[in-house]
Amino acid sequence: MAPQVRRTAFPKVLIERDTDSEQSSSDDDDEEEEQENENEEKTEEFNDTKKKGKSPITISLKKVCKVCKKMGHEAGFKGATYIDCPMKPCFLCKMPGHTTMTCPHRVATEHGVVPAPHVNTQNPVEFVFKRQLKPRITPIKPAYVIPDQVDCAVIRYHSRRVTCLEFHPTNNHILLSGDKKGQLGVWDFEKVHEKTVYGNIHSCILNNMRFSPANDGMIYAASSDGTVSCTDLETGISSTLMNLNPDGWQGPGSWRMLYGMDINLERGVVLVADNFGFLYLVDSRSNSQTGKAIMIHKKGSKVVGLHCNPFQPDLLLSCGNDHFARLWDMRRLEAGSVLANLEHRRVVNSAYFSPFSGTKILTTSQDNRLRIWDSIFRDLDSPSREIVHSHDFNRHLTPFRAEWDPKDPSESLAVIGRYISENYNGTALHPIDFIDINTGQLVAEVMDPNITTITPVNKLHPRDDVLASGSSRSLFIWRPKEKFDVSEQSDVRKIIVFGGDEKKRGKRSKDDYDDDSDDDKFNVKGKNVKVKKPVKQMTHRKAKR
DNA sequence: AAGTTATGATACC
DNA sequence: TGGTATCCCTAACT
Repeated sequence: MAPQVRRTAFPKVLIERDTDSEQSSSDDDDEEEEQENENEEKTEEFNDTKKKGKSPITISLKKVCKVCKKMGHEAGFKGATYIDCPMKPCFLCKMPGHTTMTCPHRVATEHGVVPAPHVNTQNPVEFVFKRQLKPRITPIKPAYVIPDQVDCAVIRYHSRRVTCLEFHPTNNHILLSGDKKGQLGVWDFEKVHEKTVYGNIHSCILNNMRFSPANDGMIYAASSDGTVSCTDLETGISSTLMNLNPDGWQGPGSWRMLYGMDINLERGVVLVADNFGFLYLVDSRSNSQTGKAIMIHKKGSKVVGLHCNPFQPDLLLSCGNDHFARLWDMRRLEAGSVLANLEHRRVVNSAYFSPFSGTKILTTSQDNRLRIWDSIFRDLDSPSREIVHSHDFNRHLTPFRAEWDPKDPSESLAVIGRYISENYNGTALHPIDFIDINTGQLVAEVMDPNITTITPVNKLHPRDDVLASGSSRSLFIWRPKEKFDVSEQSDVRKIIVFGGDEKKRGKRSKDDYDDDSDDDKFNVKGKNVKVKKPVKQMTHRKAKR
């Protein structure tokens, strides 16, 4: 009864299989799960190729891999399990020679850990900022706790996929959401039905939002329409701080889009960055640009993220499509004045300082790796660790971003959605992963049988045990069913993850998750959410027995 | 129930 | 360097 995994034939075998003679019987490499259900409903396509003398025109119904176009194997879903094309590099770690199924990172308990580099006292960051930041560092590492079960509320009011989320800084039950169309949603998830959608603030993708540190009723937003808006949440009245396309559409070469955004309260300035590599500073009082745009990333490349250090706002972190995250000193901000360049192998979707000390950096890159720099005062040439995790780029999905848990003083917990699916009890699901960034361990994975879409947008509540997620056009709020229960497991590392009740888990039927009694676009579920026990490895873990 | 579509990074010339 | 063909686990629609 426990979740069953249908491990179908291993790709390697399928290659050989050409003449239908022996079905994939010679399969042993399927570590564990010998329950090779042959009941694969393959409607065998036999090779009619050899019919009579007619030779040349072979409309063979043989298996052709849709990925590499070669014959003898097929990539794609077999039931709820995805079979990789064996001709391609691993979809998880990107290395050739194996597939996701046998990827070492799917099995290892720790992941591609790069040794922490030795301390380098030449680091300019240290020189400039250490004295200000050091007293903030917390040496204590309290346990964080993740509940066994969570309740999930669902709402769908966006007409395009969700792109960003933000919790209200003082009202614990308000979640803001932005979408690809530029709409801004305000959801009171306590009174689940209450929501407001502002549709006229932006005309295309809302890339980033940030509350005004000076006024928690005001929200700033940066959009691909090239404007920065400031909206009063009560009235919906919005003003435009800057518009980079005052003359409208003059072609793609000149249309400027705003991506990264953050606010420096001390300087009273809103920072935004565009798709051509430039950073702009906007005075939040006069609503006017101060100074000139500064090129902070490769010319012509998107700057998708900006983050001011939580304790030294003059320390700025940027990241973008030029495969770099970069550290800047705002007091000396000009092209070429960069403090450090953090190199990645692909586009960097996000880069964040750690929430408490501000001395760690966590980045998400499209090379399927999370990177952690343990201290900005160290040698920043290479990360302290790389964690292989599936969060690939897909043009139809909002880019994944690993987010710190803002409540974890040990600065070791991060949340990020997972791209590749896992076969959970017969359905392919894409969990939301909680990762210990010190060890690479997958601490928890949240999923719900009702949610079959990928969930790239996730944010943890700054004060409560609440996770907000955006998946396609839907929003989710996950909250503990009960206050956490530490009775059984006390190991700090072994956070009890969802579905702590192992026995019950397998027994749950569809009815346990009450049906989305649609009141049109909206539904609430007060139901259990599938959860997994603490696991050891990163990306995939087979559902147990 | 197959096919369509929106749409972004990248490899390659 | 720029233009373009290509592309592996999408999701919501017809």
